[in-house]
Amino acid sequence: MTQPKPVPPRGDAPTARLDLSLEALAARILARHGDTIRVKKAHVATQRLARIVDCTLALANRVGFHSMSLRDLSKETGLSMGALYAYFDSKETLLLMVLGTVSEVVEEALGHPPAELPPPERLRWLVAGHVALTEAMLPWFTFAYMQAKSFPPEARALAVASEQRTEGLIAQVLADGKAAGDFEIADVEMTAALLKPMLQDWYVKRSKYRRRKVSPGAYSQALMAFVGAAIGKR
Amino acid sequence: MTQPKPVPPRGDAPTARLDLSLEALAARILARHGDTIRVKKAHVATQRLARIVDCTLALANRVGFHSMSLRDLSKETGLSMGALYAYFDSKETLLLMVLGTVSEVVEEALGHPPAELPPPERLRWLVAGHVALTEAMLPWFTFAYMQAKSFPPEARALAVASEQRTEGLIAQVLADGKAAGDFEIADVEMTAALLKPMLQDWYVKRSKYRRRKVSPGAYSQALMAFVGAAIGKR
DNA sequence: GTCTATAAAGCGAGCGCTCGCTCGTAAAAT
DNA sequence: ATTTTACGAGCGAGCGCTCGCTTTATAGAC
Repeated sequence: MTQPKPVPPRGDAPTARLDLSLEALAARILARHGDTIRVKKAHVATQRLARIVDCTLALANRVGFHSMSLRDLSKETGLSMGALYAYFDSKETLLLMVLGTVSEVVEEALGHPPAELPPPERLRWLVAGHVALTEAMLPWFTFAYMQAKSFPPEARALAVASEQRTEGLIAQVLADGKAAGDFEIADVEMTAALLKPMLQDWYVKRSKYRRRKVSPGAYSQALMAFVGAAIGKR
Repeated sequence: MTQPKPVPPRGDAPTARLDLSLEALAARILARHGDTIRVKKAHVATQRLARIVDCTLALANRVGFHSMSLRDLSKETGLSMGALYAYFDSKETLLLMVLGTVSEVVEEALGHPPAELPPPERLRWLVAGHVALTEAMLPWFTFAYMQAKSFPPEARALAVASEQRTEGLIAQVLADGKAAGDFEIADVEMTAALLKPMLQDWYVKRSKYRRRKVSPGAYSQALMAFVGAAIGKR
């Protein structure tokens, strides 16, 4: 019943295979942190977790996670202080619930690019997938990016690892394309390093692109055109 | 005496004309916030401000500005709580001292690209200048970038404005180059938007590039090569 | 259906602590 | 002698977190 209802696969898009609804993501959290969550009935826990995380993202993205007090969160969720602490044993655990979900989903969505595609197509798959994923889980990614900088070692490590993973995936495709003669790249690592911040810009400066009325599709298309020209895609 | 000692201009580099030493930057702060600083003797004020800002950047870049307590700062600077409050009237003012200095220096260093240079050279001037400036004032820029996200309206506005300014400068050069037939650019605004995060990556992810032993010069060169290929510089 | 025993979930005042900030006083400089 | 600077204990407020208690949901007996 708390199982994420399967979404019919649409094409090959990395996000189409996954259920990224708030409830499904809350169910993931319950699965990963079930041992520290004191609430026993799964459907209750999932429902409350969804609300807790939703409010956490909203509040933290407005004033910062550190500045968000648990009393604020209590007011926003409608749950008492005591009730909140039935779902996590410390504020840091709440932080890890969000960060863990993000890196888990990143791995599932982008971790295995379709090997049958030629490198140029695979690069497009990766770029479009990254934009689509961060668009679908926008508050999660802005949270992870903004908060992970100055926070406890464990949380920080999680964020850094996830980021390196994506850059590694990009580098792999670039290397394959270079070997196959599809790309002209002097330094694969450096090129991947330059690509990453442009991908991140989509969610880090989301408000800017909203103001300029740039759609997700338009962004990934512009980005691909820019990168394609830079690495001499034929 | 507190006047920044002039540095002999080296070539045309935007940073060469400016004194970016800690003392000179502290003198700027004194000039801008002289009315709220209760210490009267300029040389004392400048000296202490330099120490205060230096420690603030070190502490805040480690644990975040919000998490840095003024007791921490007191211990680190060797000044008492009371003494600290002779140099700023609130923690937010301390924040604005740093952010204000950054945007002031950005404007002076990059605000007037040499019009006599042809657009491709002017773009190189901007890119190299941005990298050199952020390298020279690394802790200031990481501070501004990381802290300005989730902070009081005034501070936030300052950071956003400064960022838009730089992007605008880039867009201007790109537009000039497109008009002159130097560049092939479909959407100037979008291209400038894509360039900015790559420039910022240099200081936002500085530790990554340090680990990979990438020098400032190597970065701006790689970036220019990438961008040059992308916008069809001839 | 109604009653009732037990478990599950929620409540919120209060604990110990740290925060930004103040102010009466001491030390240093002139 | 007077001004300038530095000191640091102390203030009220707000923090993360706890715990004794109440309310709500559930299940078996009749």
